[in-house]
Parts: sequence; C-alpha cells; structure tokens
Amino acid sequence: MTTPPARNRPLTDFEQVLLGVIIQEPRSAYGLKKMFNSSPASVYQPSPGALHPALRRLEQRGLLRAEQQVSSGRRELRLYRGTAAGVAEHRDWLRRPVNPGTVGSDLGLHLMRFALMDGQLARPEVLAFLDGLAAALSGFVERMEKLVASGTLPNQHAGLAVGHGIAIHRASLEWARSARATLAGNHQAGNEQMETP
Amino acid sequence: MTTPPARNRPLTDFEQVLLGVIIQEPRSAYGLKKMFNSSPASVYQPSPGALHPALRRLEQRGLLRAEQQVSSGRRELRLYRGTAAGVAEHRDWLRRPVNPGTVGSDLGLHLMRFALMDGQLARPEVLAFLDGLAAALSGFVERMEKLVASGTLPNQHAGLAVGHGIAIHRASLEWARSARATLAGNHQAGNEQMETP
DNA sequence: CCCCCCATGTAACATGTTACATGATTGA
DNA sequence: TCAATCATGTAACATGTTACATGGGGGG
Repeated sequence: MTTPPARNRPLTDFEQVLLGVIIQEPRSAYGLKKMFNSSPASVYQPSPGALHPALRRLEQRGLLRAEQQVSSGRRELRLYRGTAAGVAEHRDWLRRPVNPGTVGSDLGLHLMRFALMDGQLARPEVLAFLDGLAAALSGFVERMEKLVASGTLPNQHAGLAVGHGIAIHRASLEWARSARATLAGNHQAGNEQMETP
Repeated sequence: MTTPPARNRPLTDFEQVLLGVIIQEPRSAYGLKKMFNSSPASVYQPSPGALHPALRRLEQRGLLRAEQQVSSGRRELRLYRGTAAGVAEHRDWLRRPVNPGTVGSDLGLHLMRFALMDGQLARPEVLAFLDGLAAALSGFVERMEKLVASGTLPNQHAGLAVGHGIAIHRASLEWARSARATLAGNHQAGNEQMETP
C-alpha cells in the first residue's frame, strides 16, 4: 500500500511515520533501522531499499535536512533532522481526523499517530483525537454487530472471525476511553509542550 | 509481457487469499472485486491493476483455471475455479503454524486464514491452529507486559500505545480460547468435511 | 438520451523486497 | 585474525496504485 502518482503527491504513511520519528529525535539511517527493528510495535520494518530512497525523498521536499558528521576517523554519519516545513507537515498529519469508515484497517496507523503526538500536540488536541477514535470505534463495533445479527455470513468461521473483530475493537474502544481519562487527569503535570504554531 | 521467467517464488499473502476465496466459491474478476469491496473485514481492496495480474499469475502456475462463459449476448464472463494443485497449495498455506515472533503484525492474516479454513481443514486441525494462535498471543502479551514493566519507553504516549497492544491482543487471546471451545463443542454436528488428502 | 451497473482489462509510474557491495572499528 | 557491529548505500525485479480504455444492457 502506497503510491499516489501525481507530482506533489501526498506523503505515504511510511514517509509520515519516518518524518515523525526523526522529528521526535534526530537519527541516522542506521539509527532508524535499529529503532524499527527493535521496536515493540514493529509494524514497520523498512528494508534498506525502502528506507534510503524515502529519506532522500523527504530531504528533496525540504522536510528533512541531513548533517554530515565525521566523528574522529569513523565513517561519515548522516544525521537527519526535521526542518520547520517538516514539523508543520507532520503536525498537519497528526491533526487529521479519524475516518470512521476506515478505522477497522487504519487502527495500527492511528496508534502510531497517537504515539507521535507526544510533545507535538497540545493536550486538548490529543483528547479530541481520542474522542474521535472512540466514536469511530463505537460505530465500527455497532456495524459489525448488526452484520452478525443479520445472519448473512456464509459460514461458521466467518461469524467467529467477525466476532474477533468485534472483540478487539471493543477492547480498543475501552482503551481509548481509559487513555483519555488518564491524559485528562494529568493535564497540568510537568509536560508543557508547544502550542499550535 | 514482462513476466517471462515466472520463477517459483512463494505466493504472496494476497495471492494466497485470492486463491482461497476462489476455492471456497468460484468467481469472476468482477465478482471478486465486488466481494472485497463489500466485505466486512475489508482488509484487502485490490485495485484492478493488482487483481488481474494476480489472477493471471495464479492461472499460469496452474493453481486456477478460467472458464469462458457467454451468457446470452452479454459480454464474456471468465469464471475462475481452483485446480487440484491450487487446493493442495491452499491447504498447505492454511496449515502453516503461527509464528509466535510475528503474531503481532500477522494477526489480520491469521484471521483471514481461520475464515478460509471452513470446509478445508478437518476440525482437529482447526483446533490445533487456535491452540497455536493462543500460545503465540499469550507470549506476545507477556513480552509487552515485561516491556512496560522495564520502564524503558521514551514517553507517556508510548507507554499508553503499548498498553493498547496488550489490550487488543489479550482480547484476541480470549477470543481464540472461546472460539476453540465453541468449535470443540459442535465437533460432531452435521459439518463433516474433507479429510487431509 | 444519459448514466449507472456489469465486465473485461492496460499503461505509466512509484514503491517495496531481496540480495549484494563497501569499508572502518572493536573485541575475542 | 576473524567475526560482529557500525554505517553507508545500489541493482534487479515484482508488485501495487491511479487513471484510463472498451463495450453491452437496463432504467429513469
């Protein structure tokens, strides 16, 4: 999945995630590779043939800048940082509302967005995101339940598989509510971060 | 054009799913498109540029066969069916054990496999699959819990996001146990299906 | 008459995958 | 010295995405 064809095409999901990770903390290509490989939620495990071209594309758009560093005789290290344009683009992405129609297939990406919001969005925006996510999940669970009730599923396994979808999205919904409560609770606690520019 | 060497690389996930859907019920390309578009768990929504070449590849491997049908003046309809080799390949895929290391990212695919097992695998094989899935999920949840306990996560959102992973995989684990109990219960009930060949 | 549904695709292009290439430093 | 880790990448190939092409039949 990826590939809008027009020039100035929107960034792919992978490019957005890459940009966000670098904005959270500047890294080299090798550092990014290690990070993705060791990541607990290892949804993205970019191959070198995907990672290096993606970094070049982000650099050519002016969203990243690479600093050449030669640390005492070692091979050069290209440390990537987000530019101002990169940060603006990334925050726009973080602020995109949850699409209730596709929440079933976008859940992993939404969680990645949530993780990357830390330090980038003001607390009320994060709470609004979680509200939107909860609403979308609630609608999704309702639709699945109606589907099961309608009895149009072709066989027993299909019914059980839809039951699985209901179970995990219900768990996700409960998580969204609980996370919202947690974050609403420590609203003031020493985590003051940037306003919307 | 440009597929002369047709090597024996393994089938992609999408090709396996496509093959399985056609084996469950013969369909035309258009029927497949409609099916995927209207599917509740619409993980796969193949574009025409993906669907048609994939069908051609499966046909060239001898896993599918197309029957030309001209229904009273309408444009021709190519109805795809699985061959014996296709059914054998598909069942091998259904029988692959769950990899505990990648269960976090393969969950959707495993559910698709489970749905496609209906009518293809004997009940004990399905139960064994669910046992393997449950074991893998249990291990995954344990690893995530250790990760949270270790306190190595960079920020609050990361911790909450891992909590989300724990929540949904725990729900998935409970589902696997409950589905196993359901299927073990109606073992004898009028659903006798093919033995392993 | 026009538009939508049926039903088949192709073309151009971007992206991802796998395998390989290169070379310095650190430790057993 | 040999292997692992750090650190950069390219080449060939397959696949997927978007947009377009083609045409019959049915309903408003």
